[in-house]
Amino acid sequence: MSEFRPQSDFLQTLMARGYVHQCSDFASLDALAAKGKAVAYVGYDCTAPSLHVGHLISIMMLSWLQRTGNTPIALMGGGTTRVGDPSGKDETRKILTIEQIDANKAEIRKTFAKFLDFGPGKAVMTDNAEWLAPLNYIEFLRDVGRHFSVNRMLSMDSVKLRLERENELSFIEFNYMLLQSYDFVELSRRYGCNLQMGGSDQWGNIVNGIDLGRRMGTPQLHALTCPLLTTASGAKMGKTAAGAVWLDAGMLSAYDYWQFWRNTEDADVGRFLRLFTFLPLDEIARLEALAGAEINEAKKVLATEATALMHGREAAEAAAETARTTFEAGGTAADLPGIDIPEAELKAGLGVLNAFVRAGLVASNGEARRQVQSGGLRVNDVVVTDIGQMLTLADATQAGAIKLSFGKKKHVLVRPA
RNA sequence: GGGGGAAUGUCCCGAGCGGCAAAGGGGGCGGACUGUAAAUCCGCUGGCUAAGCCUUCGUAGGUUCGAGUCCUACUUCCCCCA
Repeated sequence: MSEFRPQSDFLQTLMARGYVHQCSDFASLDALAAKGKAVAYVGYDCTAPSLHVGHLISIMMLSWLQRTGNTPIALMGGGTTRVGDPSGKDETRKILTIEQIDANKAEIRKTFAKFLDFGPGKAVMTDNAEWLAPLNYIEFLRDVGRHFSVNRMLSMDSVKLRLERENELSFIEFNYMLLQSYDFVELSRRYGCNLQMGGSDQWGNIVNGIDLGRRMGTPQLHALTCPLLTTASGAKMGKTAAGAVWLDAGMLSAYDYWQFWRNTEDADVGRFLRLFTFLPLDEIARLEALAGAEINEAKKVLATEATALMHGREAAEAAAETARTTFEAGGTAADLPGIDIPEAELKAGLGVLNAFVRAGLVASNGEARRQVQSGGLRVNDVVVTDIGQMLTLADATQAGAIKLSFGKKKHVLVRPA
């Protein structure tokens, strides 16, 4: 891969920015992309009502594909989600109902509109339920199933892992790779799709699709995978204490999203800027070179740029400003997350522990007590030392709210209502 | 069909002579140090109207003053034999 010198803007960009892990045929794909003839798809499960940061890298790849004059296809796994991809999973997936899948799908679609132009002749969005749901079992076995060797399927990593660990692998999951392979062929026929991209864990499934295409007479298909992202200290990307880092604003606010990027480890800043922003490489090189505390500037740029892509420039600037007043000026930004508490309740006095629970900062009264002991709770920036402390209207600052803080980073405003 | 094992704190792994809110990790959270970073160190990591009470060890019963621990049945998984 290192010796290959791509001619196409598409591959040049992807390689320079660190998106490329493996490719089935660099030269052939490069030729297609140089002519603007690359049509690539990435498939997305509909297992949750929002995609998370882990999906972002492949969305960026689709976007670069479009920016370099080629055609991206976002494939909703409306059909395959009914089956469940066993790759990288220790356990059988929960089977979702069709209603849940459809609801998730509708939410996920919205995300793509922010990264891709779906205008006429531009990007395509489709759903594999369209062709998978009406499949006839016997026909499918005859047309597709006969091209698959069980011997080979058993040697695939996704299957082998489960067998070695003696974990259950149900037949329905075993069929997943047939369906994904068939998707590739179907997309080739319908849209002239000739490339499938995905995380490196998808390599096996993608290559199977290429083989199936050859046997079923499609033009040559290609595979391009990106590295699976971990942070420099080895943690999985996009998982935090609170769970996944969701892309959808309804699941995770723009402010929290900005904070996620702001808290990037030093060692990851350059890599993330290349992968998750569209900033030019020389600009990134300059930011990445910042040393010591200066690197924080680079993190702010990363946070604002990444947030702008997902939530819009305005929301990103607002998040940056909120963070600035909160962290750097030591003030209280008015648009921190907040909750309303009836004025009458505050008049009567609200216990601090209860207030933190209501604000969603801690899970229970007990946790609040423990946090008081380790000095983790603050009211209007004053450390709480007495678990019996009562909050009243008199605690509201001139801004008219009481600021509750959990740790150094999480703040909620309590507003009398 | 026969024989043998296993299921533990609803994040994961995992110890547990009949006195157990249950060892130890990992992960996570808070604190200190910093730069909203990493590394390091300290603390926390069932619930409550909190020196007390309540709910937890696959499910349902039983023995016992007392059961994660013993007995019975059931469920699920694994291994060996057919």
